[in-house]
Amino acid sequence: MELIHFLKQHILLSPEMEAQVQEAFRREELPRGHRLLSPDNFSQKVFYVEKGVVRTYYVKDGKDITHSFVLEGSFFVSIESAFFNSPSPYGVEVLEQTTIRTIPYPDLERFIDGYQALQKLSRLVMINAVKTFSDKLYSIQFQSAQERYNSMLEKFPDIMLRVPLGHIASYLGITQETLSRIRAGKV
Amino acid sequence: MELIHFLKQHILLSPEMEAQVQEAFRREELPRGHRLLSPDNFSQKVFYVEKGVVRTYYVKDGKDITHSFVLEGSFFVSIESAFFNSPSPYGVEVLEQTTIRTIPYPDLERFIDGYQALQKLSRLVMINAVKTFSDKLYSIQFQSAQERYNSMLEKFPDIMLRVPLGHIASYLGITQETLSRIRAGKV
DNA sequence: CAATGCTTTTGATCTAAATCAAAAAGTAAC
DNA sequence: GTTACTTTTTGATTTAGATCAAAAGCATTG
Repeated sequence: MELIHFLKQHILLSPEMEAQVQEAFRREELPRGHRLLSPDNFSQKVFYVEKGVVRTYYVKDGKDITHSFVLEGSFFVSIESAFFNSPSPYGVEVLEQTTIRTIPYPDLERFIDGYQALQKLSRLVMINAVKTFSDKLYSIQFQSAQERYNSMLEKFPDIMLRVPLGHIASYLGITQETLSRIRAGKV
Repeated sequence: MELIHFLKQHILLSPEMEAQVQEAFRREELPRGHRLLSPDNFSQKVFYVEKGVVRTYYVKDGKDITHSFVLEGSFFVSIESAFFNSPSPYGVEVLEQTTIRTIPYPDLERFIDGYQALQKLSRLVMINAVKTFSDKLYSIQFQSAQERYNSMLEKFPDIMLRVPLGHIASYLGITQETLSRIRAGKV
């Protein structure tokens, strides 16, 4: 979903504000496999995915572990870097031909401060981020591999078809072999 | 830390604003063991802990599992209820004699909307909430029981001394027995 | 200081999922 | 088609941590 369209769903956008948004958020077309950020980055950029999917990942003991999937219509930011000025362990990889919009966080903050409506929207986006983390934490801490797989199938059926098995497995916190067995019903 | 003191650390507070805050946030003194919210609540209240500790917990298969500790100087809100109007599975229990301040979320939101400075502060609080979840998710997903115990010792040494072992164990996502063994170095 | 009721530790056994290794199935390129 | 390469599945074995059960510590109260 186009950024402007997303914004209009939530707030009233004046023509000059719309122009400012279009100007401030740079648009980029990226091919599958492109690395937007590498692990241990220091990026202050805020990303909005207009089309496609990207994943954030972490490297632990030489293994690549998916931390989150960011689907079209959502924002992503390197929390550690943008908000806390420290390095972020998470890299970002494009999984399909993807269109993103980017803006440096300081610019975005100044932007938000200028508009009452944007403040409410930014609160909404943050609330959703908190909810997403809270839900995922719940699923990792309280659910078995099987249960996690089932609820992911239910909540994000499309992701399951769009990305390789290995990424889904590490996202669920299990190995690819275990996921394969769960799918085959051999558990 | 008193709420007003906390606010003054971050923003400039006019006398009338201070009066409004004192008025809007009700103060409550609660004894150890008091249940602030029960699991499956529908509370829209926002809590600020001035003194003491509370924990949020979840009941799964008859077992009580600690979801988070809220120390003095931080906020807590039932995300599901306040933000999404749905029941929240998390209960809240007071672990020590505690002083809290509460305000209904809708009131707080109206309050925030009225003051530029509060908007920035609320963003800050939300950012911290996201970071907290993100860190805990990381620790549960990528660290062993031993590693999780070590980093908790490092990050929240005081909590370890203030709350019963069982709560810490379930917070770390392990059993009390395992935690006991880790502490004894028998792993 | 018993007696009662917690909390923590210790021990023995079990299990979900990881690891290691290799086969099978897909996909693309020639 | 054959070859090369990637992704997924299957099988055997290991392991971190859970579960079950009981003992040991520690407070509190009469």
